Amino acid sequence: MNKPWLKPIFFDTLRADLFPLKTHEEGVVRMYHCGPTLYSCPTIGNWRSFLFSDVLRRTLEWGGWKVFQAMNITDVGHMRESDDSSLKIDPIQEKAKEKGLSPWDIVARYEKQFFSDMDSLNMKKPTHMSKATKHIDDMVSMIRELVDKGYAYESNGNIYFSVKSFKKYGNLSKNLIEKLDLGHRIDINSEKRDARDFALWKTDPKHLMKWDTELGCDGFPGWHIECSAMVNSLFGDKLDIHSGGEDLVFPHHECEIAQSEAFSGKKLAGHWMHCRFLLVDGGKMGKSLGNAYTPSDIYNRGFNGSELRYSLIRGHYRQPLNFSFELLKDSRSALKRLHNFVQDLDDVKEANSHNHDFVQKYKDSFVDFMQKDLDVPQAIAVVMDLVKDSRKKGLDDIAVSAKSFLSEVNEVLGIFVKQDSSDNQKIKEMIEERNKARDDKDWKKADCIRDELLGLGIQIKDSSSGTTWNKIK
RNA sequence: GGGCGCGUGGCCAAGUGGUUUAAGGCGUGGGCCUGCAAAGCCUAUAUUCGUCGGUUCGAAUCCGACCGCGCCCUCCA
Repeated sequence: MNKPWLKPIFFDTLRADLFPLKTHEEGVVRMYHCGPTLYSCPTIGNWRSFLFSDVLRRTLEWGGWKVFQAMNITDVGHMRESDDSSLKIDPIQEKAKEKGLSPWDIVARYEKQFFSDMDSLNMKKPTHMSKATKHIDDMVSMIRELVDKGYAYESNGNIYFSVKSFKKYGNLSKNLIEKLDLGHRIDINSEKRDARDFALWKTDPKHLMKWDTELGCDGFPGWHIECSAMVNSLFGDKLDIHSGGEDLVFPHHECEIAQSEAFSGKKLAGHWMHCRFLLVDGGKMGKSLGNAYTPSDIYNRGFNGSELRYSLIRGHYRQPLNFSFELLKDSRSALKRLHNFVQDLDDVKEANSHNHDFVQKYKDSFVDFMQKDLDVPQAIAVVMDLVKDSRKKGLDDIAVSAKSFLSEVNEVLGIFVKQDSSDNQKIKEMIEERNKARDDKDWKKADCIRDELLGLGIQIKDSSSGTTWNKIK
């Protein structure tokens, strides 16, 4: 049996308070995070939520938990409003028509980009990733049973979940079911028994992605059922943490709870965690506003994945985070400071004594902050304190233990870039040449070499004990 | 119209009743170091937490109103 040392306390959206993490199996966490719908490149806002899941997973693994992290890729059924709000469209299908490709090609194309972005952001690949269309059978059998149990009904070829049949509907989002129909949008779909019922299965011969199943011909699933089916097929009724962006609380997660719990009679998830939105320049991010950046957009402006990652995880996940290019520059400087520190630790020649006590207190507070609802900003502050205080104290005594602490920090936050040592020899030679020039007081030549190195992304520092360098790109 | 949440220095961002007369990062001013830089160090930088009231011995932290911002109010609207 696994005995994790980290005892996390997380905020649970459903119970609206902090609770110690309790899982179905001691030392094992099964978590599911709602992934992207791949009709375009996920924006940095989407990435904030994916990286939240990544930090959560890394934290738990670091803390000794065995983690199963699942993430779906939606490739069917996620309908959204058209740009003029006049009708519901399937964005993947629209994109396919626009590009003259099949929906499968569209998904494959964006999937490739998605994984490449995941890599550039140093996000660990979830242990389980799957596309909705791989689980059609699971969805069909779940829907069948919901109909049999009386929670769902068929109408005109479509199958809807009857919201009134599930008493707890609205608990997660705190929406009062009686008030839902008082909103601006009033559903006048007459084939539904209740305007608030949601679709589990649709029939449409014109839909490009469709299946012949025991539910009928030319059908495709509703959006919410995919997550319920995937969770059920992967974890049965043992899901511990279900997470996603705050926009998914309602209707998506509310509907998942209804379906899954009506189906199994058990709680869908022990903890519900939602991360807040990413704002841009203090306001909403949106495609029509021209500020819905993708990672590529950021990289094209000269920033790297590490800088973007740091920017997206540095705020508390339950607090809106304000993104801007200013923030990226800020992150770049902070990261540089951290890199310089790590470099200086590496440069300590004879790190003979291991002063663990000094580092231990920083580690303890780092643990406390991560443990208490993933307080990344506080945890980062602790690391910065360590940097500052170590500098004052002198690096010799603490180098070994500080290095090991920082590598743990990196396990959790994933913010340090690995240094590539391929052309060290050439750099060494250039530095030697420059030092010769300095001895000859040939400042012009020395500065020229320094600029050349800088052009290669090498920053050098002179000190009484010699010249050291590190990569800044 | 309804539900949920937020508003802290030039910027980002912790803190949610008394060890905080508000962490940490970035930026900026001054100093040290340096051939000059870079890096690093020292130092300065919110009597104040959207606004106005209230509760309390005591509030950024609780309550009310107002202002501003964000998410949601469902599938062929």
